[in-house]
Amino acid sequence: MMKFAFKEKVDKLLSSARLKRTGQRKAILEVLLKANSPLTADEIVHATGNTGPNRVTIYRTLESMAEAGILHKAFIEGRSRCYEPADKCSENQCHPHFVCTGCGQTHCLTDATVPMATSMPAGFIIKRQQVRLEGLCPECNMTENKRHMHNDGK
Amino acid sequence: MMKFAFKEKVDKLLSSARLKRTGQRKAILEVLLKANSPLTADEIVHATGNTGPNRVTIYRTLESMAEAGILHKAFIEGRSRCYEPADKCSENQCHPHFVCTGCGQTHCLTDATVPMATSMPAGFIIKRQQVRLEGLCPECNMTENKRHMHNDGK
DNA sequence: ATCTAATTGCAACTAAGTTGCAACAACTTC
DNA sequence: GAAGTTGTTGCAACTTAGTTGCAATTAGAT
Repeated sequence: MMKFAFKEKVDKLLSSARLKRTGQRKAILEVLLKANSPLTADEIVHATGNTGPNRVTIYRTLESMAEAGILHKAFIEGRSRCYEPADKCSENQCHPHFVCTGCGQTHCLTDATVPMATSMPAGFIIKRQQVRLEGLCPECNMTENKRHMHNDGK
Repeated sequence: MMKFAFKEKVDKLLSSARLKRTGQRKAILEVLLKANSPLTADEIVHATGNTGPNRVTIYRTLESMAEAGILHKAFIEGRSRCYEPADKCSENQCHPHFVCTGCGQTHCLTDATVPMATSMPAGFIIKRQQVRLEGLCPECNMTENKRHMHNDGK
């Protein structure tokens, strides 16, 4: 059932961040933990519906959770900011995000490893590194290949 | 003097992008080429002054130049989009951007090398990679060190 | 049970970017 | 080199994303 453990996880995250465990915050965190890619404030507004927290609360909550370190701002192009839970990120590097140029979807590559940058100019101390990858996701890549086979056959 | 060569470079860039060589576009490109970090539309508005192109023109120009490939959108956290010339980027990777957590400044690390990501999940085809680094720039790092020496001395 | 400081929601606001449209200017053609 | 055509520009009005002040509320402390 796992439900119990999940709610507990949400509670633990909030108290570890020294944030009051309000219904609104729990709702927001739950949505983010269940999502499989970073979300914008607006997406959370829709996910929580009209019984959910107010827009402003969502903006403020995301900001305070990011400040407390339990959320990260994802490094993705787009008009609006995206947030995601900070687990699945190592100390010095968030997992890379892959944006498909075919379908536009963002995938969290939690298993991919990217070596840390080396050969920095003198004096620069790197604390964190974020990587954004662009290309074709498995589905779009497959479609591309089929298209080519067709054209070649003619 | 180099001035002549510079103007010529601007012209060449525009015609390579098949964009009309208007005064406005030249002004915008010149500002970007002279800058040593990515700029927002607003920064270009100020750099070009009130004799410069209209805000809307700047937004549109940045977008069309990015589409044509002579500018890149830089992936930096912040409310507004940043653009920079596409030279100093290799085919499959823009140079990394370093954001100092001390002073907030962004530095283009045109000389730093970051290895391309490896060990991707099956099926993902990477075309480009962008890296954002966070840490302390040489100046801020120096200040930090001095502060520590003081505290340790007590 | 009471208290207090953090949190929330509302309304009004700022910042960043977009769109429709008429005037204009760069490049083409004659 | 004048005339035409199509891309470009500026204005005004608008949308989208996020912020702020403030009064009402509530989680957690006492």
